[in-house]
Amino acid sequence: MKASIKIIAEQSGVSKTTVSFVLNGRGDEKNISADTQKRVLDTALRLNYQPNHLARSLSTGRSYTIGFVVPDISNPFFSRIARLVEHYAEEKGYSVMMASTDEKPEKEQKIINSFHNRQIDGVIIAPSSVDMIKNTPNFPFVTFDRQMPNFRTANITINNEESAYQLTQKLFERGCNRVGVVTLKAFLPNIKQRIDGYKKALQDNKLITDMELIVEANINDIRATIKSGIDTLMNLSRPVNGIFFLNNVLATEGIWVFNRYYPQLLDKVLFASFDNIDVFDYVQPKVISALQPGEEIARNCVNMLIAQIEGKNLQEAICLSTTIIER
Amino acid sequence: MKASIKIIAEQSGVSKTTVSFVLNGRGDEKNISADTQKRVLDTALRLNYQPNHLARSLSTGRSYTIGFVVPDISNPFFSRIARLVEHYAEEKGYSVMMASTDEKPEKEQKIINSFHNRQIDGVIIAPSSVDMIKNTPNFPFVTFDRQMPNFRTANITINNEESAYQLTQKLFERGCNRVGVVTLKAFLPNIKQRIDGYKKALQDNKLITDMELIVEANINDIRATIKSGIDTLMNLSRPVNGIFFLNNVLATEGIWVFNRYYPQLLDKVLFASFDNIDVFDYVQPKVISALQPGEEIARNCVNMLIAQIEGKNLQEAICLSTTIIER
DNA sequence: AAAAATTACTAAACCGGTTTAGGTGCAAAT
DNA sequence: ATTTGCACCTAAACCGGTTTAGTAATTTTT
Repeated sequence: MKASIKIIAEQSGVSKTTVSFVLNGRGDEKNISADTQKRVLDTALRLNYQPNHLARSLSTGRSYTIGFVVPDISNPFFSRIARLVEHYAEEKGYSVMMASTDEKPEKEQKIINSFHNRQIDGVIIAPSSVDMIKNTPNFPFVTFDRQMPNFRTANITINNEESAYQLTQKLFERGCNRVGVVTLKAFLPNIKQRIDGYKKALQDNKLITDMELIVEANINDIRATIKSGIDTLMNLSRPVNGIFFLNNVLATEGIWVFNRYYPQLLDKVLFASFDNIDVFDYVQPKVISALQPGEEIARNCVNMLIAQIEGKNLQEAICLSTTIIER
Repeated sequence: MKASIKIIAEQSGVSKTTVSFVLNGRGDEKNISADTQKRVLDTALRLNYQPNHLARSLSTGRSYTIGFVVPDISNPFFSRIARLVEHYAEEKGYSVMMASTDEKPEKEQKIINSFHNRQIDGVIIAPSSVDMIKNTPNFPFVTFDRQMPNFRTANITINNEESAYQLTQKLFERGCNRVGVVTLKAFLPNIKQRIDGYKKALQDNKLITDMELIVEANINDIRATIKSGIDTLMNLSRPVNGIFFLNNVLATEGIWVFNRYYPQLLDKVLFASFDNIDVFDYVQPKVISALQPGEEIARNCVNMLIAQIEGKNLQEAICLSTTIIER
């Protein structure tokens, strides 16, 4: 017989109410005698009572589950954050449901709907759009990695422009005199900010921004588009000797392309990339990277989300700094 | 006013029962007139009705949520499977809760308890122990990546021994004459199988298994233990010129150690490793890897778990093959 | 001694669905 | 003129908890 509060009540000769109070540790507060409390607890133990979380959630309106939604959970940057979010959430008694959007707003919307219907308490998301937030009012959201323009949510980001500036600047300091950038064909504000930082670094080095130095990759056909982008950069009348990649996926593919198609130039160019990942430690070309503070990002996401869930005053936006790692 | 079945019933002048039938598409089957059905559906649409998944789950006993539990979701092998599991689960209408065990049985048990209490329908797990399975009878489990000895569950594994044999064999074919192995200090059957495959390859090359060729790393202090393991292998009276790593984490750390401490030997040794990951494409030393069939693993895990959940006859165990990738 | 407060406990409503076991009324069959 | 069958619909129990608004008995206060 699967133990329920009702069964425990019957077996210890008290009401469901009493059992509920006792099992929730509110026995003293509710003036349940020590005797009765012991009896109830013993029965619960004896029957190996396991509370039904669903039933509790239904009646309290809180599921103690949060969503973690990113473009791709297998992207090392996101899976690292996922792990940390899981950790901080667990500390606060929350479980985590995860899903990948593939950077597709429709899929994102479906996921949010599904999570919302499942009565999840709130969502941490690296958003591809803001539609699902608009379509789901009164639902706690914390966005991270991207900040949507013209739309305010609780948000954790990094100083994209400044970090991009520093990364580009480092390339120049390390001897590059012509620096290209590989960006993504996508309308995301952090991309624009990173490009702005790049441009600013060029300016400060008395270089005009040359549009042929900016090449776009397409997320849906990444290997081929990066190959052709890099070919473009290397076949300029004055080829680049430094390349700035807007994120780890682009950089990883860039490394692949260079090892395969430009092996003779591996030590002639320098890379810079957002997101520090382990492999940058031992690949060629050398990569200067901007390490995002994963722990802080995850911790803040979880804290801000739970604050929102609990209706506390919420901090609107936090901007964190990266650490530039040279190699 | 948040729409519920009750509200819809009132507003369209029928009973909750009727609404429930209609919204579940069982209107015809239950002989609800076309007229009434339309009225109910219109009301639901007008009120933007969103079903409460919790309530449904509570009454049906099915949450349409599955758990995905691995040692570390940020390990690229597991995050790749996670992504695929999510995909196949979604196809079948299931959401996925994820958690990392850190290879700790107590944590594993806590996670399983939490998932079980949350009325999750079943769990896909790369187990660190079998205790939580024994402690949670009548709960659908599918294990993958590891097969626990003396304990039968629905299970997906790969041909560990054969793959390890092939990897080691390749090292010999590619010119290595002394091959060491880096293993993990952990009691997991797949580790033993992989070591067995390695030993078998040595035998077939008329070599006796030399215990000094087998070094152990400790998962909790991986960088230091791998360093000292590799030092051991390189300082033997006859140092190795091939190293077989039991998984991608070990190999990745091994690559790091070599780039840092043995840069002069990068092209003098050859690596072999389980789990093909992208970086193996462009690092030194060269890595021969065993690519696990992620799609098949994930698809089978999901299918077998759902079959179990639905009480269908379940296939007990599936063993898949890896693909050896040379570089 | 009556009123007020405290202790110890509970009935019943509620959360939002599903499902069982019927109940009408009307047409067809006996 | 009953009985049977069917089309159409619903009351009420149920899932397993939480919570409000109480009650009865005892103790304290006035």
